[in-house]
Amino acid sequence: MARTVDPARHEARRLVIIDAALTVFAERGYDGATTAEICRRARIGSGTFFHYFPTKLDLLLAILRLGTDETREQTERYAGRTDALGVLLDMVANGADEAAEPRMPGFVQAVAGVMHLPEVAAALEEDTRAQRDVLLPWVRLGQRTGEIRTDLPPARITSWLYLLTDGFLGRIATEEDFTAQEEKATLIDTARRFLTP
Amino acid sequence: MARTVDPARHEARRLVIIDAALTVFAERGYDGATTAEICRRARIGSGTFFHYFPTKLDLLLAILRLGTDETREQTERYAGRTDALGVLLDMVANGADEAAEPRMPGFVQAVAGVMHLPEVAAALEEDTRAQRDVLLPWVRLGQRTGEIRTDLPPARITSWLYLLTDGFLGRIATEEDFTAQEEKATLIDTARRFLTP
DNA sequence: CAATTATTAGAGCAGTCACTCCATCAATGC
DNA sequence: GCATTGATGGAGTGACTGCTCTAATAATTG
Repeated sequence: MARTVDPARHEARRLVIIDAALTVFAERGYDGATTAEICRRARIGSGTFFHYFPTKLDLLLAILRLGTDETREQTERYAGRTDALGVLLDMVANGADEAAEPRMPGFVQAVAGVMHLPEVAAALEEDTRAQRDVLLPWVRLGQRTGEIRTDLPPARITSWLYLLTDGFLGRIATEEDFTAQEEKATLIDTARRFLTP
Repeated sequence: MARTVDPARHEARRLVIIDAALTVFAERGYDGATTAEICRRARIGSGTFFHYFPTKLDLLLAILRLGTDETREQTERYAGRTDALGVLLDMVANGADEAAEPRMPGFVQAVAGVMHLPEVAAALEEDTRAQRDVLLPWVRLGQRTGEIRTDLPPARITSWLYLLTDGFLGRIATEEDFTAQEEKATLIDTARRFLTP
């Protein structure tokens, strides 16, 4: 046998492609993004592209999975805290900051456009589930301590928090002068209004 | 000259195509919807299709314009009322009812996916503007009477109401058990929490 | 009826794009 | 050094799709 791959190099190259794809997807949507354009931005040939990802769709799914993983890793950051409402609002604030990344809103819209593909729908449901699993314990805690309203079951409260950040991204993508920076405070305030009894 | 067209017949045929397209766009997204499939559903040949709409994109834009017109017509329905908050919440409730139309969420996602096309972006901005123009007078009135918070300028309040109904549609499209029927009450309550001082 | 024009269907075309294939290169183990 | 195998680029391909073209038909007017 010869040459066992350098996994770090492989992973780095993968990330270069993913980064380029994120840009092109955000700019042109999923179908509008040609593999040729992604290759150009990543400075690779199409042969290399398909060496790393079997299909264009697999590349999209890989990006989505990356986001879901990031969501899951969020859990650790809040370990040890006891102020449920504060943690939830911090998480919402975090979402607002992510929305400030210029490619984010466009990418989310692009994904929405191919939600009819079962694989994409499944990936998004997985993301929703991850988000919910991260939020749920804090919602439950807040309901126990009375910080958070109890007229809605915890799972539905998490859905509504997702709704807020998702709608936030949509507005940023559509309205010229609706910016993450300026509206962040209102987002947090709206979340608080929603969460408190 | 011979044969002046029957405009009613023409319009009816147009609407058949639009209706078919709405279904196919909602099911498969914009790019995923082939003109052939739309023709099949509308029971017409492709020649007829392009007789009514010069391009597939024009068909999409026609649908969007129809929605914007409908938004504008809403104005009349609330003439004479003086309870600004009540009117705004009725409008939000109305949005929730529209979200219950099965094709609506999918269609909105489909449109999101092609927002990178300038014509679509323009149409959506036009829709946002129409929505805002309908809401603005009531927000102003409510702020004057003290029913509605005054810490945000009227235009931004309308953006946030749009955000809520838009996020609502997104959740319905993504989450299996997030239904317009069940969540309508929460939407109205959330809008109230947002609007009141 | 004849002339004119809108309407309709659908075969075919031109262009595009995801993906394949192959030749070359680079790195490792023996 | 040489064999082996992964990595890479890019020309080529097959399938698909938006749209055009043509020919036939239906409706209307004088």
